[in-house]
Amino acid sequence: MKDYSISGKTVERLSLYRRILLGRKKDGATHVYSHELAELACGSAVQVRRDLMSVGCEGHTNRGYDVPALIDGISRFLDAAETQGVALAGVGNLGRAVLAYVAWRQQKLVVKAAFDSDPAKIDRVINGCRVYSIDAISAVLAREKIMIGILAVPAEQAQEIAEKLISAGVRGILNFTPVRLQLPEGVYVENLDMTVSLEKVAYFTRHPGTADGGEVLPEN
Amino acid sequence: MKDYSISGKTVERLSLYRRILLGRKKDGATHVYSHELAELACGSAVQVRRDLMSVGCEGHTNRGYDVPALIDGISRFLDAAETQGVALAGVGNLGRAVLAYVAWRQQKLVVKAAFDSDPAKIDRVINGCRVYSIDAISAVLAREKIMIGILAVPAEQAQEIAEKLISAGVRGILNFTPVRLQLPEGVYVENLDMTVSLEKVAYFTRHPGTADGGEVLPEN
DNA sequence: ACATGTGAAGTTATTCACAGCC
DNA sequence: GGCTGTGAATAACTTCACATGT
Repeated sequence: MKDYSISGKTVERLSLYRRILLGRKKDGATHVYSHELAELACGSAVQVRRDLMSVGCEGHTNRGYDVPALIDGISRFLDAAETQGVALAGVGNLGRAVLAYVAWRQQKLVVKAAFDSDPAKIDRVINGCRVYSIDAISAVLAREKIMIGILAVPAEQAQEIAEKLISAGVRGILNFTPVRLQLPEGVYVENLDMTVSLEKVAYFTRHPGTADGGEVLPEN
Repeated sequence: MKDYSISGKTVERLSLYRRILLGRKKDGATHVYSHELAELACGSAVQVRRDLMSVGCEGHTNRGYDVPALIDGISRFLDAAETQGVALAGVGNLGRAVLAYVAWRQQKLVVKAAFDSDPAKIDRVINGCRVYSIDAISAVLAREKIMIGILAVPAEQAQEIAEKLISAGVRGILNFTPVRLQLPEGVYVENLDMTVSLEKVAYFTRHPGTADGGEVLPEN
């Protein structure tokens, strides 16, 4: 399999395409055109074709792409062979929101353990996920072979808990906190910073026309 | 003031710089070098200098940048003259997490009203923010002159509620739902899609080295 | 006629390299 | 020597234009 240098943006779009395609499939669609998928994903048709090409998916001239085959092709590229376990650190409102997202229930990613420092939460089961004490992190992550962490703790604890995740074996973190983590090289970090995003929205709402986003659909 | 075409990425970084600078200021720092700020922001020093230049901030040779002046310069660029009101749609776990986060920083952005369809939540006050019925959206947004919305409702309602926000006067949306909204041109939408981001983390955790992120600090 | 696939061109973003300054 | 500011070079990403297939 050739996964030679796929950009982060392409990975994001592929994930989005797949989710859209799963919806289309449920609606009974058997084929999609690149321009249809583009519209649903708020992108351009050429972009869709390039992304799909980059993972080896082919369409039929004049008939578009076969939906189940596409889902399969994207999944073969995005997913690991076996399901990957994920650990959640922080079971506050945000953490519970993460657990409530059933979207990835049937996916290859499963949140297998949650951690919190509040004794009242420990040993509870929320959305099918058990909450452990932070102290148990190394043991649980080793047992479940977890390499992916979601960081949803208060900002003050972010760096400390991130380090605990790393030393427990985590190699990739989805960081919901506004802190920019200082971690050893080789650890992948994706920041979902709502304060930055909100300020961006505020800025481009006040300065329309200068935005990069904002719903534009070039054609071809 | 020349705010001629600042890219979205620069706006994001400026927001981040400011937050970091506020922290440094609280720690008593009076000056920062571009390379210090770069390290804290996980970026490069040249990038920092270019970003700051683009909003007209100047540093002093050999002494770096004056912290309060920098904060001021960035704020003059990012912030509106008066505080901007924000409306939150959806007071589930995610919505409450948003209220908790944003209350934490008393910026020029204030969540002035929240909306939910659950009667049990209506008229409650959470983190200083009152919850209204969805039916009151037009009246409340007009009264508070709100143009920015945060969408944190279940996926099934996302499109519908987004349209209600728009027709109530909102021109920019921070979208936490996994739905790609189909909205009229001129409305700015920023997607914070945790499912996509988690799959991205999973992918690049499994394929290290091909990532764009992952803590690298080139120098100069 | 209309859709895919793709080299080439265009556009945007980042980094290099160095001038100027203290 | 070490820092800022910036033209020039590079890299990354997107779109154009069109060849090809049915």
